[in-house]
Amino acid sequence: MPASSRAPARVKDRPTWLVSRLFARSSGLLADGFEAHGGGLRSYHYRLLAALEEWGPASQADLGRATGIDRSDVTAVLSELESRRLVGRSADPGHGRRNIVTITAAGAEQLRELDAVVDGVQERLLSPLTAAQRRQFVALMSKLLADGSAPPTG
Amino acid sequence: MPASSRAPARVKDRPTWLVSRLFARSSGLLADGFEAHGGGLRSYHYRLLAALEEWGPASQADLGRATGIDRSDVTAVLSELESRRLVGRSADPGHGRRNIVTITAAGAEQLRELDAVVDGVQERLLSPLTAAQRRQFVALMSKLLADGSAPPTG
DNA sequence: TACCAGTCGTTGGCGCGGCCAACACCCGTG
DNA sequence: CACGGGTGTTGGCCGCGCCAACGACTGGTA
Repeated sequence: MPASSRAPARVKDRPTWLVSRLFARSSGLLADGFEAHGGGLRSYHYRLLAALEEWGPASQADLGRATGIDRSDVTAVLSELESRRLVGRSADPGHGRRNIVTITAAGAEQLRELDAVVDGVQERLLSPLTAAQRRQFVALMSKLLADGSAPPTG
Repeated sequence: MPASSRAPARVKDRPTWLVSRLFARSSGLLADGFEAHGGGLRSYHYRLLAALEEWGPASQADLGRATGIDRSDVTAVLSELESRRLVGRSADPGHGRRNIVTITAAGAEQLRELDAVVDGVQERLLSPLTAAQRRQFVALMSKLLADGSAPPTG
């Protein structure tokens, strides 16, 4: 199963490689969980459902901006969610083109299931670490991401 | 530039999300570096060149196993490397179907350039961390990956 | 009022990394 | 000889992340 744990020495110890492998493991666990308990939904669906529950009904463009998902992908994924009745699309009165997307009760229910799946994956992903190490790990990643695109201090 | 730093609260603090964002940043830096100084090569090319230099001439199937890259992708990427004269393919005498792939002098030269690019990316990726924190971070990731697919101890 | 800039949803496409299936070919073994 | 297995190749699929372009629509300004 561990497809590409193998690599040349100059590759396999570099942080970028470790990040890549860790992402592979993380996304693999998520994919497994979603497949098993998510009814074939993927991370895009989860992100959009979560955004709708957190911020309430919104237009597709707003959803895209809120989640960082491209407008075109939002359209496609919402269509899938809509066909499963997890989401509703209705025209914005007073603004012809815009849609108002709402999460349905079934959607909120599905979101809770996905939340449980995602929580379980966190646990499985971090299981080799102690609680203190997990906090360290999260703190280090947060620091990398926060200061990563740091302004030129000028 | 930071496309999807945005996310619902229930998403954006989870380790799997941080890993995903960190991977996005890491692979973005690598793509930028390869585009700028790698002549349009990508990570597959780098992995294969590195494997060839580390383990010497090998068949395509062996390269695939050594790097975790699928045989079909190895074929395609080697063709690109061959057309740039970074790699040579020759028939294995005494084994009709098998090829023996060799890195050329130009390939070794290109590999050194890519090494420099990749080293630079490590530095940029980890720049927010102190040396001690970098060691911690690498150690934590290694632990996650080593024990991640741990056998059931039974 | 007429025009222009900008937004919105949608379609269609691309790239990368990672896969799988099928095929023709070749090998070693029984 | 027949067979199983490795080998290289072609072609396709998926998920995630993008981009371009279009018609429909809006708001602001001349």
